[in-house]
Amino acid sequence: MATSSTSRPTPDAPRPRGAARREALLAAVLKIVAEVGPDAVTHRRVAEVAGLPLASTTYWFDSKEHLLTAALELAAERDTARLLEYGAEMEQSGTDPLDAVVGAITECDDGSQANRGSLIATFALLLEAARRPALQQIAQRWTEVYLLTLSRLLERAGSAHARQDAELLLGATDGLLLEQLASGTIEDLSPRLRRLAAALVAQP
Amino acid sequence: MATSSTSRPTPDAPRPRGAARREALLAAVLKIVAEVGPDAVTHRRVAEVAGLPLASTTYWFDSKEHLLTAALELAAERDTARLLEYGAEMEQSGTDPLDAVVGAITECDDGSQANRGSLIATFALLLEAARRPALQQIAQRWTEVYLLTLSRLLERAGSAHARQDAELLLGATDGLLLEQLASGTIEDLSPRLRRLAAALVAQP
DNA sequence: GACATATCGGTACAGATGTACCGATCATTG
DNA sequence: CAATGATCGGTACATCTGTACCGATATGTC
Repeated sequence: MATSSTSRPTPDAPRPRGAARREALLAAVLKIVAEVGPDAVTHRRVAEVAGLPLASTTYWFDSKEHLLTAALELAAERDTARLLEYGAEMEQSGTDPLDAVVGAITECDDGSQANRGSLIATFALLLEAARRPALQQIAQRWTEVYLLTLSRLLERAGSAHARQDAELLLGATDGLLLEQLASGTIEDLSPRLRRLAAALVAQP
Repeated sequence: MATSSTSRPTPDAPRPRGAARREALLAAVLKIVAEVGPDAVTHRRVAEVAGLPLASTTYWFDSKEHLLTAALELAAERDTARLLEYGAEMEQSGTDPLDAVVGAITECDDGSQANRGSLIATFALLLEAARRPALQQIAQRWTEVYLLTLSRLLERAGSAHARQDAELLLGATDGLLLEQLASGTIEDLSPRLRRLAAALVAQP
C-alpha cells in the first residue's frame, strides 16, 4: 500500500518511486473536471487520460473521494504559492498598490480561454467543499491566503478597512468570474475591479 | 410521448394531466443536487425521492440532460419571479433605496441553513451552464433580471453608474456566498454589502 | 357506450462503474 | 547476491447506470 491516510506520499517523504504517476493522475483529474465535470471523474477515464493502467488509480488513491480531495489540495497549493510569490514581488517593486491589487487577482484568475478550463475546475472543486467537511479546511486556507495578500496591498494603498475591503474584492472577483463562466461571456474584469478597489479605498 | 422539445408542457398549455408528477420530479432533482451533488442525479434516485416509479422519469423527460436543464429553468424562473416582485414592492413603498438594494440580494439569497441547500443547487447548476451552451441562455436571463432590478434601485439611490455598480454588487454577493459555502462559515452579509453599496454610490 | 390517446408501472438489458485480487517486476537493503 | 517490500498491470465481479420496451389503466371525445 502506498497511501493509507489522505495524501501521505506528497508532503514530506523523499518522493517515492512512483510519485510521477501520482502527479500524472492528479493532473488528469483536474483536466477532466475542467473539460467535462466532476461527475466524469472515473477511475478508468483518469487512467486513460494519464496514460496509465486502471489499477494505478486504486493503488495511489484509496478511493474516488481521495482522488478528488487530493486534486483540490493540489490546485489550492499551486494557486496559493503563485499568489504569495506575486504578493512579495509587488511589495518589493514600487508598483502602484491599486494596480498591484487588481493584478494579484487577474494575474491568477483571468478569464482567458486558456484558463477557462482550470477556472471551471477550481469552482467545481470549491463547490464540492460545500458538501465535504474534509475539503472545507483547504478552502478556508485558500481564501485566507488571498485575503492576507490583498489586505496587505490594500493597506499600502490607503484603505482604512483593508480586511473588509479584501473580502469584498475577492468576493466580487469570484462572483463575476462565475457569472462569466455561466453566461459564456468573456470580458476583461480589470477595469471593473479597479473601479471597485478605488471606491473602497476612498471610503473613510 | 409527453414532451419532445425542451420543457413543452409547462409554459402555457392547459396543464396536462400528469403535470404534478413532472413538478415532483423536478423538485426531487433540485433536492438531490443540493444535498449530494449533480452527479448523484440518477433516474432511480430521482424517482425514489419523488416517490414515483422509475419509468416516470423517462416518460416526462427525454433524458438526464433534459431533466437537469428543466430543473435549472425552474429554479431560475422561481428566483427571478420572486425578485421582480420584490423590486416592484420596493419601488412603490418609500424604503430607503440602499436598504432596498441590500434587501433585494439578501432576501433571496440569505445564507441561512434552510436555504443552504437550494443555494448549493443554484451554484451547481450555474456551473453546469459553463459547460452546456443550452443552459447559458437561462443563466444570462437570470443575471439580467438581477442587474436590471439592482441598477434601477441603485439609480434611485443616487448612483452615477448604476449598471456597473449593479454588476459589482451582484458579483460580490455571489462570490461571498460561494466562499461561505465552501469554507462552511455562516455570517450575515448585509453589513458588508451595505458598505459596498455605499462606497459605490458615493463614487462620482 | 366505444375508441384513441395520454399516462402509468414493471421489467429487461447492455454498458459503465468502484474496487478487490493476484501474480509479475523493480529498487533497495542487508 | 538474496530477499524484502514497493510498485505495477491485468482481470474479475457485484452493482449501478441510462434507457428501451410492453402491457395495463386512466381520461377525454365522439
